[in-house]
Amino acid sequence: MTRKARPENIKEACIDEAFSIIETQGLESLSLRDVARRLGVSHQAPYKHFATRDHILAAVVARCYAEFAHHLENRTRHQNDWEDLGQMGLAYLSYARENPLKYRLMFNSALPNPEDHPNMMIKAKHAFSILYEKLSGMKLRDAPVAADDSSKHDAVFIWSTLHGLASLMEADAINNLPFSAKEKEVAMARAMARLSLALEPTH
Amino acid sequence: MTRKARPENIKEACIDEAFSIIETQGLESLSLRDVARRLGVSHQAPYKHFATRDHILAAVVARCYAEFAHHLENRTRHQNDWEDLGQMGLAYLSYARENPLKYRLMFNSALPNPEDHPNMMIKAKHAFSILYEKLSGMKLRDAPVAADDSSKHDAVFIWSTLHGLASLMEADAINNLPFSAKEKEVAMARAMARLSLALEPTH
DNA sequence: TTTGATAAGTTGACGCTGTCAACTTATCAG
DNA sequence: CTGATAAGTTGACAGCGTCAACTTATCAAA
Repeated sequence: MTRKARPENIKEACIDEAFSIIETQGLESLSLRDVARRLGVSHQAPYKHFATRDHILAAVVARCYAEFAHHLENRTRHQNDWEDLGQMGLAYLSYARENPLKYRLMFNSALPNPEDHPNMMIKAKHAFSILYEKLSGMKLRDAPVAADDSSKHDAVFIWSTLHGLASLMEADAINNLPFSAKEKEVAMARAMARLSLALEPTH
Repeated sequence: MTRKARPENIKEACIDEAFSIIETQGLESLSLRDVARRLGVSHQAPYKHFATRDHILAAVVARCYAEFAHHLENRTRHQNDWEDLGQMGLAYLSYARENPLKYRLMFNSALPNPEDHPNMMIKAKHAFSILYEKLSGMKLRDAPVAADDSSKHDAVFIWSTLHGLASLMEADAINNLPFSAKEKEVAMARAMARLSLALEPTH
């Protein structure tokens, strides 16, 4: 029993505790009653600060997005745009690898209805904008399908590929295909190389 | 109350019913007691055929993989390998679009431990092998990172990108970014075009 | 034909969950 | 001093997965 002294700010403490449960045990193991128990308060105390379970969840997800965005922005910076973009890709993948449960929470879970949780949505938009901003200053290889704001659309492509890679590598699916850890590494590196082929202009 | 006449084969009927609940309402709404209720049997009857909730789930997931594989194999066939591969990509995306909840179940859920459910795993492998087999008969553009069995690794790249696209398009995340339905279509087409750029040899 | 094991289905209970309702207590503006 | 409001409490409810104990049907061996 890790029952601590009752915290002064229960609202923040709830988010902290829920965050840490999800981080270590995953979304499935999160219950509000457990959160309350760990804080040493009654099972209804959290409900004075959050209307429903989803509202705590939304707060946790928002924090994850913020942490994720921060991780992207803390990448090793490079002068060369292409190298910098590559670093961003690696930062994306390393976040997913190091925080599989939180990554899964953000991108592979049935989230609470975003319309009801605008703050969560704002944080999500911010994370996406990091990629978008980077891209809008760069000249990519022409793509057959034209688009007015091509950066926005190319951001979707990059995001897709990274998200696909990241979640495939953590998914139960691939862990049961005959891929060794070593092969997974090679597959990732090769996929990143192909991603470059799709993006960098041929000179 | 859609209480039907009590079925002769309760085991199959359970899978049917669970499948249809997931298909229409999603994994979150699935409960074994509800399944039993719909079949008009006691809440414990299903447990005579499935040790635990996860065992029913595994059976449903296995069926999804089979259905998904069937969908891929029923694509419009082309003589030209590249067109055929493209059709396979489109088939992948259309399955995800038309069956968002089942797609999510297969690829974006915390599945029951695959080691305990070998049949589910076999069906998953089969779906992957369709892409792999197709690819192993083709000569792709060289990629900087070498691999002994390049088809296997390139299959991962393609699968990643498709999976990323498919799940991003259904994800709450993107639906709250400023993308109209039209723009999502363009983004998908453009992503598929870039995918080709990454794969087809330059001649 | 009778017996008896085994499978299939039933009821009832347990502790867990999220949530509603009613009650108490602390805070602080008028 | 008063009274509204916020924060925290206890108690209840139904739904869930699952365990245990009981009944009933099936069918091979004696």
